Amino acid sequence: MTTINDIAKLAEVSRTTVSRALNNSGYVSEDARKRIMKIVEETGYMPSQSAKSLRTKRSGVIGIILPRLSTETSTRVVAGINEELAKEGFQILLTDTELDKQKEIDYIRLLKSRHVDGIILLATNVNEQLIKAIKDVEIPVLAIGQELPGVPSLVYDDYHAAADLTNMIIQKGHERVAFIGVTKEDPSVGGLREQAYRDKMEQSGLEVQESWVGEGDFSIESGYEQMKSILKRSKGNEPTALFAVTDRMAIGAMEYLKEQGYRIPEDMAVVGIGASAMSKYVTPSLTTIDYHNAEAGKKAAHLLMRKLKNEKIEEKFELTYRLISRNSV
Amino acid sequence: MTTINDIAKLAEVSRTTVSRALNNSGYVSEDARKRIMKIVEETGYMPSQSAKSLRTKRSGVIGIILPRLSTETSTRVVAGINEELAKEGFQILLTDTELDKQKEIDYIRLLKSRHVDGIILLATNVNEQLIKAIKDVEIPVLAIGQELPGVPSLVYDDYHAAADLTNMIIQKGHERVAFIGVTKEDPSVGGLREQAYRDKMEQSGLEVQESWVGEGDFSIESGYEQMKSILKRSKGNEPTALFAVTDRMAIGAMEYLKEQGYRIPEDMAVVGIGASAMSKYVTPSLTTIDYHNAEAGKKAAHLLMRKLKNEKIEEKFELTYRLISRNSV
DNA sequence: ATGCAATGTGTAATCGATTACATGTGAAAC
DNA sequence: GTTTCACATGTAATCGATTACACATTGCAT
Repeated sequence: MTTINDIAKLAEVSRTTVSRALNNSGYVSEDARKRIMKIVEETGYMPSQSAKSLRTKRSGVIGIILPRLSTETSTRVVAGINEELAKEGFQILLTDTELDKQKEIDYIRLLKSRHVDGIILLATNVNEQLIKAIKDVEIPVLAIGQELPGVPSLVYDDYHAAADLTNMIIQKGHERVAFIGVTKEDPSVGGLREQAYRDKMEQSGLEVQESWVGEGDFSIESGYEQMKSILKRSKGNEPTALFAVTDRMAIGAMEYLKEQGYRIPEDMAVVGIGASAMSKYVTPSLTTIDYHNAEAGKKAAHLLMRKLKNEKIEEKFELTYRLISRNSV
Repeated sequence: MTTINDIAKLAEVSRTTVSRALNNSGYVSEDARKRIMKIVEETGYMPSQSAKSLRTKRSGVIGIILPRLSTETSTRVVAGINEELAKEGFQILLTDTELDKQKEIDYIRLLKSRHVDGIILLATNVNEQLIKAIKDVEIPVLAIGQELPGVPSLVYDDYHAAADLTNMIIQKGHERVAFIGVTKEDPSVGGLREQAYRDKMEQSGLEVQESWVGEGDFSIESGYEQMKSILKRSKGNEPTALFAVTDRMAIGAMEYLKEQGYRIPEDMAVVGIGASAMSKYVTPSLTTIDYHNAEAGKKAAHLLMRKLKNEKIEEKFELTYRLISRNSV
């Protein structure tokens, strides 16, 4: 392993000068600079980031905490973050909480010990300890997907997106709309989306039968199962449309409906949220909402970079969404 | 930021003893240990990884280099790697080459400067400089998906998987089988899979018309376009089946076929490779090959961990695959 | 001729950990 | 009563960079 001292010796200067040449700080003569660069080229020398960050307290690494690595949403956000960070020469340190609340907190501390310059948190649940942990680390943290008090947050406009979808279903003439949600511990996906559904139904003078409402766990299978039990529960009083809060659950539900011989959308209209790649290629293609996840990631990275440069950034950003009308409604 | 010195002072011992207590090395009295642990708890102290790894030359971080972050294959592999590494307390430093050969090499060097303990490379192309770069870094590197000379590699059995698929199509009675591949710069996906297709066609006494063969770029759109031009080129001599080397291209092709009123599989059978989530939910569901990507990731992580413990590991591992017969054939 | 600013380089402290080595106990072995 | 050894702790060097400070040289304005 070649170090800065080796380079200094070979170029016949002190390591101070080498450091200056490499970082473009202070004065270095053209002559010395050339000699140093030549040696650096030849040896393939790369400064030790550990030494560097021990001294400078910055690492060029951003930590990302996400709930599940293998979901399309996460991946797209990470891809967006990466694209933006790569421009500034930053790398990503990934951690996956597997939906475990405690890990969410542990990883914040762990990332700090690894001297990351900032943290982007794809939050799922919101609780006191999490907020406290974020306060304690003293490094910039940015949340995506949930609004965390006191933490700059990028949030999807879950309420209006879900409201738009519900209204759209109602406008198509449906009066009996079923709903598959997720746990309320996830305030955005579980809370806001259901609230919007219930509000819009009520505002249109429509009643929500509790037998039409199910709770899944984000998986395709849970969509399938929930659809099954909704239909079972509501015999003689069946809904004519389904609003599932994620594409995956919507697709699971469609699968069950197709098995049972329902025609979509004639017998049952279906909508989801997320604009998953799949949504475009299932039959019929699924009406859904595009949250522009990659854009969100880019925006998050960009904001974090600004924060690292000590620029003031706002506390809350609402992201845009787009309703994609396809053939399932 | 609390350091080991702060802890030492508070616990009224030297920092040596603190270090020993935390790392379970050397002798520490029960009394001192308790005092130290108590302070550590109270302060939430975490050792600086930069200092630690500067001194010990290990970081508890594994670097991953992948061609595209936003593909299902990559994500599954990374999820598998992460699952296994998390058990040992390792983190993942992610880099994305965006299919750029130079970046593949740059990142190897960069990861070294970040003191990663090992590198897992999801390789796409194979070339001299890459091999040389790997030799030069002196840290354990493990490749997935391509066989790199001199580098422990986990490889999918592309040849036999593609051979099985081709045979299966032929057994169903098809004699005119079209093919959508990718660039040969990717020896596994572009080279082996096509070779197997051509070999098996020949061994069955079937001729491959070059008008039936197209080259896409992994994207759904390219599958669509290639299918279009294959049909255009082979008017009057149309194939009755298509073998696309990835699910995404197969799905793109299906999309075009459906638009044109082809019935699948009656007018045209279609197969892909990859067992993407989508493949199960398109209509008709797609016959494909499951490469057990998450397993591959776990295995890779496991092997790398063994290598870090200086155990001998074999040079080459063949991964298993499974043909999933569905309704598109 | 003198002073001052700009330029160029080096010395040595520093970041926060680990660890080789030295030192000091008390108890058991001879 | 000395030797030996296991246990416990501390001193100080070390990892590889950055950077405050000091010093030397040069050119230019006064």
